[in-house]
Amino acid sequence: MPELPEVETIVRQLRPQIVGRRVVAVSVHWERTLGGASVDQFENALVGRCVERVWRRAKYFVLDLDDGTHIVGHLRMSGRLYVSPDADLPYARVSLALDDGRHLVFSDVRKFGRFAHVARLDDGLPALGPEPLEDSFDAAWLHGALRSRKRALKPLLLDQSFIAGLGNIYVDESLFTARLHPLRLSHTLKRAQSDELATAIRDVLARAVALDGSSFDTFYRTIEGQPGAYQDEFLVYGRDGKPCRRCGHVIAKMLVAQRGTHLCRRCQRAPRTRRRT
DNA sequence: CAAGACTCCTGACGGC
DNA sequence: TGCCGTCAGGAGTCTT
Repeated sequence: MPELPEVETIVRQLRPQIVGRRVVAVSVHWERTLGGASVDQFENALVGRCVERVWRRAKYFVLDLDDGTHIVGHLRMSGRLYVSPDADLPYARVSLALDDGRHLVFSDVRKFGRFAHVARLDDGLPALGPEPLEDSFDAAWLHGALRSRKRALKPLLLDQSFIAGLGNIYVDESLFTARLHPLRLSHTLKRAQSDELATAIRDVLARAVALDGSSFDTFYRTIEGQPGAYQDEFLVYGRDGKPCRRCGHVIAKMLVAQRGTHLCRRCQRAPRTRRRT
């Protein structure tokens, strides 16, 4: 499932492919992908528009257009982007024909993804927390933010309005790296622990971006069609039943906030006021 | 404010 | 072999 590193990789590769290209036609095979607009509205808004900039915010990709409007997209579980001479790719939901004869294709097996046109960015992006790889995110901020809430770490870190871009994989990896239990309550962290968590989040994400993200199923591939490589460095995600790479203890899997959660119970000690372990 | 339930979707997978 | 129930999961919405 694409998170910050995967979307960042896609955006970086997409940028040189489509910046400067003009949309000459659109085809929509699943209207709900448009996020509420009709096919006619979508077509009228896009045909003739030129892509001026491609960037990322949280797990969203954004295409700025030459009339000041935007395409805001989200890959959710199974979305993929292609730049292809072929408009009809498997599970294609929306395709934009470009002026160089190629097509920007949004494909999405599970149809959870979005590829929407919006007049203003605020119409497409919800309230989002700071970007963990930017300066607005640091240990001091994180510590204050954690202490101002009273939530278990895992659901808090998954909350995009708290921190932008983390998903199930990188939260599990970051918590393990910082030796913090997913159910640990945010306001109980000592400053040193917040520091470790901030460092872990940055290090994990930066390393994953450097390796073009994680591919452990058939879903995520780069624009060039290649898998990422960070899955080879997973410490806990998907490793339940296998030995901890730090201490050898068996990696456990539990349910936290309705999400499969992987951890080492020896490295990540349960909080004293535990619910279920 | 926090947290759980529910919804959207389909392919993969386990059980029989 | 084949059918069927279950699961996975990001994020919005609704309820407790």
